[in-house]
Amino acid sequence: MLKVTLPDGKVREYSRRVRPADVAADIGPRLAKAVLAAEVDGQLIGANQPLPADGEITLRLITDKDPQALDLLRHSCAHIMARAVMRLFDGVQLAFGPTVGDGFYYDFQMEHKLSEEDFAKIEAEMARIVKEDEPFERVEMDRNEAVEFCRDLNQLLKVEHLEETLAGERRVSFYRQGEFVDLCRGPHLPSAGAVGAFKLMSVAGAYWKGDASRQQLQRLYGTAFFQKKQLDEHLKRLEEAKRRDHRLLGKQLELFMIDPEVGSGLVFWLPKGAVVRRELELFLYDELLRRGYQPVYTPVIGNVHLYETSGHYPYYKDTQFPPIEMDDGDRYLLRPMNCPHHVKIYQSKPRSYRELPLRLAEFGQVHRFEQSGELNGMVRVRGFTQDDAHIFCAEEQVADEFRGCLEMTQFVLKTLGLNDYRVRLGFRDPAQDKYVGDAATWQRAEEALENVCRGMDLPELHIERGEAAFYGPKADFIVADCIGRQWQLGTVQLDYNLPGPDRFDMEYIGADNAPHRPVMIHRAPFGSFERFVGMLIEHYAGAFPLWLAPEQVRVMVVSQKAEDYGRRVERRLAEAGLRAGGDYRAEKIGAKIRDAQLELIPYMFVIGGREADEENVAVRDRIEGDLGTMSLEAAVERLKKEIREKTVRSKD
RNA sequence: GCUAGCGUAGCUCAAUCGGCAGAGCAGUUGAUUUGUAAUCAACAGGUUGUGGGUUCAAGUCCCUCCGCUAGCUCCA
Repeated sequence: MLKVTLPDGKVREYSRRVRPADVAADIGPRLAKAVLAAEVDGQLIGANQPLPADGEITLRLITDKDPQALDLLRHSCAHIMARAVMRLFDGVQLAFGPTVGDGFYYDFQMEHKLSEEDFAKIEAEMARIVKEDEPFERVEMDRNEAVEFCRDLNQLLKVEHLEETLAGERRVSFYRQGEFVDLCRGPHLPSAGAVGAFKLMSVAGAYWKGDASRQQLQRLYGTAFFQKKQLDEHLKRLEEAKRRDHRLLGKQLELFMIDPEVGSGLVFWLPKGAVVRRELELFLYDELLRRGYQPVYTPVIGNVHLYETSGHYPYYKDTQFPPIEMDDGDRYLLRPMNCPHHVKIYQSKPRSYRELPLRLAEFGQVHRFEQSGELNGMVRVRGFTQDDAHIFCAEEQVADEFRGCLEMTQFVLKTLGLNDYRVRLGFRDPAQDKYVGDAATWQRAEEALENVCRGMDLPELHIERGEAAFYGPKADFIVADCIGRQWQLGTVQLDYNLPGPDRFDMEYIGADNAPHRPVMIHRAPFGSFERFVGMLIEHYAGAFPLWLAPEQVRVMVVSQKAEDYGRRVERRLAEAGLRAGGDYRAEKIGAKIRDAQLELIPYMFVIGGREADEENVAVRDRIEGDLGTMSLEAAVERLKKEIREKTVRSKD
């Protein structure tokens, strides 16, 4: 006798052996048709997998309304795609085919080089499979038997997987659909027909088991939905992301450039982009001073020896510009981070406990030789400027200091209208050996960090093992922009190791007149100006809030007769500290407005004979349109207020 | 770095089977003097990313290098 408890609390009892599909059929014919899978005591199984013969279970039937259903659909669609590829090409070896973020992929090893030209053919074959609507049939067998089975199918990657990763399993499952069989944990849709809409997205290389030393496979990406309409919406979102691409907007709006002759990944801030950056720098600077930081400036290169001491050089040798070798044998490294220089300032004289916490801040330019394939506009570059600071404090000050750093980051994000973020605690993965320092120190640091964070009401705080820096645990802010894409930006890192005896061997004299070791905190609310501004361009779709806008107001004259008054208005705006431009071309006013709108200039002051007579301006807002006529002084005040308050406004 | 794709005017793109490199926007000049998202006209703009090869003939086909894009690996 099986007792099944449904989510509404109702209980059903069965003396015969049933499947979730049977339970659904009991409840009603509509549900019987709609059921795709089930959650049994929290575990996902297929609709046609048998339930236990007796005992008590809770059962939740899954239909296309459930969030998990989409993953199920996409996983099945990955099988459908693999089946189509195997029908079309010879000698296909299957690797893995999971779901990811907004779709799925399948990795293949095969002779034929897949390209986008093959997509139509593959999609047509997939459509045929979906139409045939054959069931996904689960087949279980012993692992040993499975090895032979895969060998017979000539699926050697699967054989390897069974013999290595799955060596500990006794039984494994396959899913069969017509002539197609694939080693797979499942579950799957009852049959292929539920796949309403799908599309192949791209083809790329991927390493077998994610290991760059192993062979490279061909990865085919696709996405799928229950309905065509949902697929169309998804494609529209991708278009929207493309429209916001900071590389295109950066070029269009003349914010930054990269010149291949100068070097890949080296950013030029053009005058308009430089305004955005400078405003952000001033904003941070103010905030740093308010919070007791002391700005410093340090060299952008340093003796390699320094980075050997810090441990950075050996750890990151491959991703640094190689050292500059001098005739006398000295070797200098383009600095890949700022901390060693700040440590040197700390060590430039004996320190007393009275000086702590010592907070040294620098917008420090650093260089890292990222692999060419990693470079991406402003968000992944080889030279960038961190909004960096290092806090040297006594152990008992760590909690307060760390909290202060997190609060500053929260304040900065809030000011910019970035309200959707989560905090990830990156801890050490004890199984890896890429860390410096002993286990006890790490434990102490991780506990201190976690305690601070738990006491702070940080959104979606979660721990990830293996995400720590090599010298200590950290808290990263992962920010979602207005269309939901996630960016890892600000970071606060706790460091008991660099000050330690094996590294810089730092100390201060305590109240007890004995030497003590300080603790270091590394922190950067933006991360880097390049990456942060790249993200901001996409977040705002190039339309910056007034306080950041390169050109805040454009004065435009209805006819050239009003030019004199227009230029007076422009001068008055400049006097008031506003960034104003003027348009005195022999164009119609409509054309000037259009150009200013396309340049995303927040305000337009339209000026003709009527305004000139009364010292007025007709104000047009980029978002709201015509705001009517007001006195020049009232308009100036209105803009100054918006700047002072750093108001973030958007069209949507 | 690896796999695949792409590279034509400042920008967006065209050029059939290998057969005279072209358009719109931007720019310059001239006309027009305009009231809330494009006034009209003329002019100018190119070693088709680089170097080589095949061919009577290469933007187009082949090879090399450079760069870009997507993904993989990496990210102090």
